[in-house]
Amino acid sequence: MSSADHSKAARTQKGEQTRALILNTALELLEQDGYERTTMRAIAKKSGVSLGNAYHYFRSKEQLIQAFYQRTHEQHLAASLPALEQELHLKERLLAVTRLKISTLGPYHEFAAVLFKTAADPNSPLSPFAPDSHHVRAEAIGLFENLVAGSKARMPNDLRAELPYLLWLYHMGIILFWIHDSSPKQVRTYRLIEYTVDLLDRLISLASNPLMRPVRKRALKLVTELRDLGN
Amino acid sequence: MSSADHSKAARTQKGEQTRALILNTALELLEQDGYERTTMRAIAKKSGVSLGNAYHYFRSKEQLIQAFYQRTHEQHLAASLPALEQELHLKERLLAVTRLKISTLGPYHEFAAVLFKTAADPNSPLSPFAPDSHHVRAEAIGLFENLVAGSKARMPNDLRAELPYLLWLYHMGIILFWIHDSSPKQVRTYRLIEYTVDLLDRLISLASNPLMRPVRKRALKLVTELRDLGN
DNA sequence: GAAAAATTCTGAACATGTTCAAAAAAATGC
DNA sequence: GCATTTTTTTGAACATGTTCAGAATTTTTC
Repeated sequence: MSSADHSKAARTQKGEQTRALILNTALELLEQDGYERTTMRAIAKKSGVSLGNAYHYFRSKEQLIQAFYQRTHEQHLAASLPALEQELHLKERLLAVTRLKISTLGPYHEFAAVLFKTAADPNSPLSPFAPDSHHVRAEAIGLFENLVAGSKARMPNDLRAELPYLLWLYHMGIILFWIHDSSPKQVRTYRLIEYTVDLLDRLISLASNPLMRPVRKRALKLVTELRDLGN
Repeated sequence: MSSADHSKAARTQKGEQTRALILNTALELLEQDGYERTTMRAIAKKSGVSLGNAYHYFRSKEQLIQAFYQRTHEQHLAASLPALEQELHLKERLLAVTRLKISTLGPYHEFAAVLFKTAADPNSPLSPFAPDSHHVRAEAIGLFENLVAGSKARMPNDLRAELPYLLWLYHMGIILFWIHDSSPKQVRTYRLIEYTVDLLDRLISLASNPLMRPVRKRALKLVTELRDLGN
């Protein structure tokens, strides 16, 4: 569990109750009105607590965003499980999981931009490299570990070891695209997913070729460098 | 030139003067104190104008950031020219230009985070895909066109056409790494640059191989898709 | 060069994220 | 069961980004 309380925990039963109340109200308003138009005062008022009390449980407005992120992750995880138990081909597994990610985020298209905005800030606990968010991130990567492990794809061990992280990065890229995608129903994103999943599948085959070993080794070393940025 | 005034232009000579004064003061303070600690009131005060007047010339505090971005780009461009006239090998050219980008940004390490933060927001004119910033971006990509055109590297035409944009994307990635890099003097970033430039050079050779044509075509189509996101 | 129009400039006002000292309530120790 | 300590809760205060109505100034028009 470590420390890293992303928000001041409640130390009492009553406190826990209040905390949950504030969080739920916040997510509701956030979903309904978007980030900018949801004010801390409105959250407090609708929750029936004082402004200061909201700040007692959440260090800042951004904390609420992190809570949102966590929640959608859980939804995505739940939605992915069936597919991960059925599909066996890596390609199909990746296709399903990635699509599900986007459809899970679907209702929050406008609001998700803020999430990414804060994630790009190294000081934000939401940053993909921040130690603070290690827990959430590890969980997210775990999904892709599951995805890889349960497939019958054959590939060199070095690649297999890094693939989950790589796929997580890939899925972050897709989200980034999706945020900028203003096509109706975000069809472009779905097209992109089909396209890139296919490409990735080919690249994995290609990279598994013994002839590619040197390039692959180099590229993988790069990936580990990337992953260790937080230290 | 188009429209896209990133800030309300001055319509008078006096106005132009005031505008420049505010901008220079802002950049000075920004560089000295960072984004958060530089307040609009401080900028106005040090410029000797009223708060409202600052807002007459700059729609928001973020506009100042955009101005900063523009300025560092120009510095980087100037710093790159000598290298681009000397070096002939693509690899060396890329190495020089990328290193220079990081050293140009050097003094603003802390503050650059904000730049990236806003850039990740699709509504920000700083977004790599926003139509608003088309001008600045085109200019930045132009540098890489120059870089590719002046090299004696041989490669297929389809790749050559997209390479400048690809390299621009690459350099954005390096900046992102650099922002998160807290090693002393950002040595890790410089190490990464050496490493990735070498890797890129190999990849370009690899991708130029006729056998690679199908994968290359697929990958390049993806790149153009990416590039057209703003429409 | 005076009247009219446009621009520049000001300072007060507003909204909102955040902090803080202290009151109210709850938990703990004895 | 009272005293003490801890936690929760409050509301006022603060800082800062932003807006706006109007005053001061400059430019344009004739």
